[in-house]
Formats: sequence, C-alpha cells, structure tokens
Amino acid sequence: MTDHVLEHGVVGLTLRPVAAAVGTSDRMLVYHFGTRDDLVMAVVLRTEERSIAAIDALPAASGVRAGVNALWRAYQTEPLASGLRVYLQAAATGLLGQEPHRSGARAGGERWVGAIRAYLVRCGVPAERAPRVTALVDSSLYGFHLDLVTDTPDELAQGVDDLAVAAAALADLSLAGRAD
Amino acid sequence: MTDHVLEHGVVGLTLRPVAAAVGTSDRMLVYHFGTRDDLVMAVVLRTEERSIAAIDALPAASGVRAGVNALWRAYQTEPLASGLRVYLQAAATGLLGQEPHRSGARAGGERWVGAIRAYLVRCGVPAERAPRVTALVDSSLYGFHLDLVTDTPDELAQGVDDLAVAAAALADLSLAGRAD
DNA sequence: AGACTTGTGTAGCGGTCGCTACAGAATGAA
DNA sequence: TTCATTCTGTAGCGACCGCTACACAAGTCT
Repeated sequence: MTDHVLEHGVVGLTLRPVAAAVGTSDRMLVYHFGTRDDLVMAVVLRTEERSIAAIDALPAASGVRAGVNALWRAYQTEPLASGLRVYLQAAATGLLGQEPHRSGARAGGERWVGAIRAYLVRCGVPAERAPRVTALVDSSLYGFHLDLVTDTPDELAQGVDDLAVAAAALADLSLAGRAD
Repeated sequence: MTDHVLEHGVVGLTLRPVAAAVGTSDRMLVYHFGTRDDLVMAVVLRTEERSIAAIDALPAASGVRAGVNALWRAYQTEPLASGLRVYLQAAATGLLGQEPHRSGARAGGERWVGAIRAYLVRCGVPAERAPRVTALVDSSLYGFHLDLVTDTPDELAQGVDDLAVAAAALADLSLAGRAD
C-alpha cells in the first residue's frame, strides 16, 4: 500500500483504488485501519521510516559542501524522492497540522532531521554547529524539491551548490571563533 | 473568491461551497471560468500577484541578515502567509506540474522570485551575487514555512536567523573575490 | 420588430466518496 | 460438538463531486 501511495501521491488517496491495487476491498481497509485518516497516517509514518533508513545508509562525503550535494542527489532518487513528495504533500495540505496526527508527525519529522544531522556530522560538520547547519539544509532541501516542478535541473543544481557553500560557511563560523 | 480560498486552502476547493461564499452558484463559476481547474489557476495567479505586491511594498532593511529576517516576518503575516500556503499546496500536490498550468505557474513563480531578489538587493546584496542568494533564501523560506505546522516558533526563529547568516556569508563571498 | 448574444436560475445526470449493515467463512477454546 | 471470536465478501447508504441540459430574462445589433 505504501508503494502505491508513494507512486500516486497522498492527496488523492481514496479507499477503493488503493484497495484494488493491493488486492482487497475498501471494506477491509476500514476494518483494519479504522478510518481513512488512520490509514493515511500509517502510510506517512512508514514513508518516514523508509526515508530515514535511506539517509542512514548514505556513505559519508568528504566535506560539508560535497555532503550537501550528495544529499540532494539522494533526494532525487528512490526511495527518498517519493518519500519527500508524500511528506511535503502531507505537510502542505495541513494534514500534519491537526491532532492527533500532529504529534506522530512531529516525532517522525524529528527523527528524519536527526538522520540528516548525523549524516552532516559524518561529513565533517562540527557537532556543536550541526543543529544549525542541519536546520538550514533540511528546510532548504524542502524548498528546492518544490521547485522541481517548475525549475530546470541546471538552475536547481546551481542553487543546491550555493546552499552547500552557505552551509559550509555556516559550519565554519564556530571554528573561526566568530559569534553568530 | 480568492479570499475564500486563501482562508480554506486550495486542495479542497469545490465549486458549490466557494460559490455559496461569494453569493452565486456553481453553475455560474463553470460558466465564467470554463472548468474547475481554470478557476483554481486563476485563484493561484491572483494569489501570486498579491504576494508579489506585498514583497514590493516591504521597506528595505539594513543588511542581508536583517533583510532575511524581515522577509520571514512578512511571510508570517497576511497576505503573504496565506498566499505562500496556497502556493505550496499547489506545488506540492503537483497541480503546478502539469500543462497548461505549468507555464503560467512558472511565469508567476519567476516574478515572485524576482520580487524577492529586488528586495534583497535593496537590503545590500551585491547585484552580481543576488541570483544565488535569492535562490537560497527563497527555497529556504519555503521549507521553514512547511515546518510551521510542527516546529515551535523559537526553533524556527533560530533557524531563519541561521539562514540569514548563511545568506550574508554567501553574499560576501564575491566581495572577498573568492570563486564559488 | 426580430434575431442573437450574453448572463442567470433550476434541476439533475453519472460518478465517486467514506463508511456501514448483514451474512457467511474460518479458527480456536470449552 | 458447540460456541465465540476473528476475518472477509456483497450490497448499499447518504452525501458530495464536476458538469450539463433547459428555460428564461436582459440587453444589442440590424
């Protein structure tokens, strides 16, 4: 089911088509998940797990700049590409903003950010500077991903590399002893 | 109608409720706009216009860092808050990704980015560096806005200020004569 | 005056939605 | 065996969806 949603998006997730895709009926989905919202949330959570695992499996790059660019390339391949798209849909449509989904989504999101932070540290970001660099990289990658639908690959590659430079600069600030 | 959509989101834009909100019938909406998709696109375009006008009306701040933070504050107040939300919904759900909407959306998005670039230049970003700084700031603000639903205001304020520092660092690179 | 384009209301079509009532099959406990 | 719990298929409910057919009013042009 998660595969099907990753392919077709979460906004148009309706019981009957997804049930047919997995060889069962809408009746069964409601029986096992209770309600459609619960089903959506289960899919979102599983999507988060897969994405986190994909980031954890990423080999460390040499340096922050290379790491950010490698992260972006990973975001454009499966399973992260579809996973991020589903997560963005859920966040943009406000599905994640209302309880009880909000708590679960926040926990999953934090683990996701944690995976990115761990990766950036592996790439050489000093630990005490990692949270701030991570916040920048994480939200920026969200934005760049949204630009995928309109911008050209060239423009995006340029933009992401600028992000990498900026992230590296931010990481260097503490090493140079400068206050923020 | 745009007001109503800005308030209720664009994902659940259905003819009858929005028609009732503006004192007409779904019959009339279809008559004037042709189809629902055309109506959605008209609303999105008008939303973009309003947002661009709001950015153009922003007073220049002293320095890149202050400018980015001021921009973020503007993004959290009307009309930019609702406008960005509608735009993000349209982008995340893939509505902007399919022709013929894609061309129009791309044009509107470029004008939006252009307004941000002009503002950043007013805040002191060197002109030759403005496109790269703008790409970073624009996409990052997208991402931070998505985090609004889960993160706390404190965390976000911290993250945006880090973005401001990074943008300033990126803007300074060319002044220092360093290659990117 | 008569034809015609433009705008508006009423009613309803075919379809999909989430969800449920009901009956039956399978399975394990007594 | 008998009973109870767990699972699954069929049918359908009421609501809403985008959209259209049709009748009719108000101009506008010839």
